[in-house]
Amino acid sequence: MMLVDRSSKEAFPTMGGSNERTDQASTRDRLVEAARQLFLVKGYEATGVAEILREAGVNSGSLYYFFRSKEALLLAVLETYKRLLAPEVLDPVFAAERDPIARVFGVLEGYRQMLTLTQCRMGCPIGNLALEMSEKSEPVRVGIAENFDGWKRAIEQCLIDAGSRLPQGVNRSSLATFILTVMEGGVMQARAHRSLAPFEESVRLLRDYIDRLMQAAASASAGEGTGASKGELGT
Amino acid sequence: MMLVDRSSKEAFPTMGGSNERTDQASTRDRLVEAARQLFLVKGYEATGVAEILREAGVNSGSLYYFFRSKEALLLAVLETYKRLLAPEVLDPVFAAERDPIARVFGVLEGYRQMLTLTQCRMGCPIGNLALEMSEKSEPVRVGIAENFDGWKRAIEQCLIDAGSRLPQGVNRSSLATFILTVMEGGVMQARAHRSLAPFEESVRLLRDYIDRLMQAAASASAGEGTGASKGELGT
DNA sequence: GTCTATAGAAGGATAGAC
DNA sequence: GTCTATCCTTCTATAGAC
Repeated sequence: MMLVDRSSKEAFPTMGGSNERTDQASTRDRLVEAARQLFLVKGYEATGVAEILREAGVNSGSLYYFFRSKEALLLAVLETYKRLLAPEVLDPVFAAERDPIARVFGVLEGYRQMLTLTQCRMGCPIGNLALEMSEKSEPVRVGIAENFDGWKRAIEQCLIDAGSRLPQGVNRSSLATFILTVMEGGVMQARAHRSLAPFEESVRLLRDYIDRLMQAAASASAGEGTGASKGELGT
Repeated sequence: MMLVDRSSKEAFPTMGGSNERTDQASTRDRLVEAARQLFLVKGYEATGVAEILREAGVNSGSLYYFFRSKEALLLAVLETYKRLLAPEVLDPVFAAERDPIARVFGVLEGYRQMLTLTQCRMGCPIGNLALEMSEKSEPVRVGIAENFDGWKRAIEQCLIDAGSRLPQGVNRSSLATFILTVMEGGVMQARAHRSLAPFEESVRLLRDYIDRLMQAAASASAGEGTGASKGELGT
């Protein structure tokens, strides 16, 4: 969940080189990383270009050499988030959990960790941007939607992998959307209340719902349908 | 859901007065209303004081006569939202629906209407501010949390009114939090995708969950407990 | 690719007359 | 309570040397 960009291959140009610094990422990467951090902590509008420059140790001219505008820098940040979803958010959880349902809740646990580590000050970086920026720039809105899509697809795959443990009539795509909904709504309230409770309660009820779905699927496959799982749901 | 401030009693100072205008609210009210609209559409940081002034037809000096700062104006906006929750959001729904569960979904339907009317550009005004402002000012964060609390309490009362239709073990407060979670998360995704679908899917699955809870309660009261509703949930 | 310097607009807030 | 004028800072972005 740290979302540190480990994929910066330019990060170690030292072997045999004349550069003495061992952790010097490229100028462009430092700009994107500084912007990512600041947009996460303060939001887009409240972050000044000067601040990004200072944090990255870069001069104005260089920023506008790589990026047309502050907004273009935000688009690069959104690309970074898409790229980091698997290595930073999913893979660690999936490596520790093989059960597809446990994986879903493992991902949610990761967000709980971020809330814990930041005293409920930081949640989902995409959620922040979604509400702040969706109406201000169509390319940005699309970048945000793509991030949501990537997250949702990963969860949806878990639900598909759960196979017959979930009722046939439950649309996996809709349930994945629902899980993202619960995550984002829970994070929002946790931040507003500066308390983990709303997030934890929300996840607990989500778990109860999914437990009930799985019970219904088990009952149905045992030939004793309860009548509760008839018909297509969430389509 | 229009959240127009009908409670401005100063709005009609015409009878026998010398003022020719019929819809002239007080200067302070016009400032709060203009700020409310602009913060909703553009967010707090992206809204300039000059813009608020122009929209309200007020001069800079007057704003700072009534409010210490832009942030103080935001606090007044948050107070307005608290005051408008009942007359603008709850009462119209509650007048049309007597069933407490139907009332809950009637409130959610109101948010769907707002998304529809704005082509998914506007959702919950408090949700926007929650993610943008929770870390920037403690008084603002508290004002946001109070707005969430008011909303949650109203929903919780509906759930309490539902009585034994919901299982005993389901904590009404947690379920109310969960409903707010689904509303906010659904609105967020609807705006990011500019599509009603994520909101509608989320509400549909919420309804399925509550249906299953009510079925479990009915089964339990019929003396044929399924084992699914044992124990305290959401505490 | 990086540097300094700065343009030009917009930001929030204040002073002081009326 | 309201007006105009304006202070000072910060903003994004550019110019042009190196």
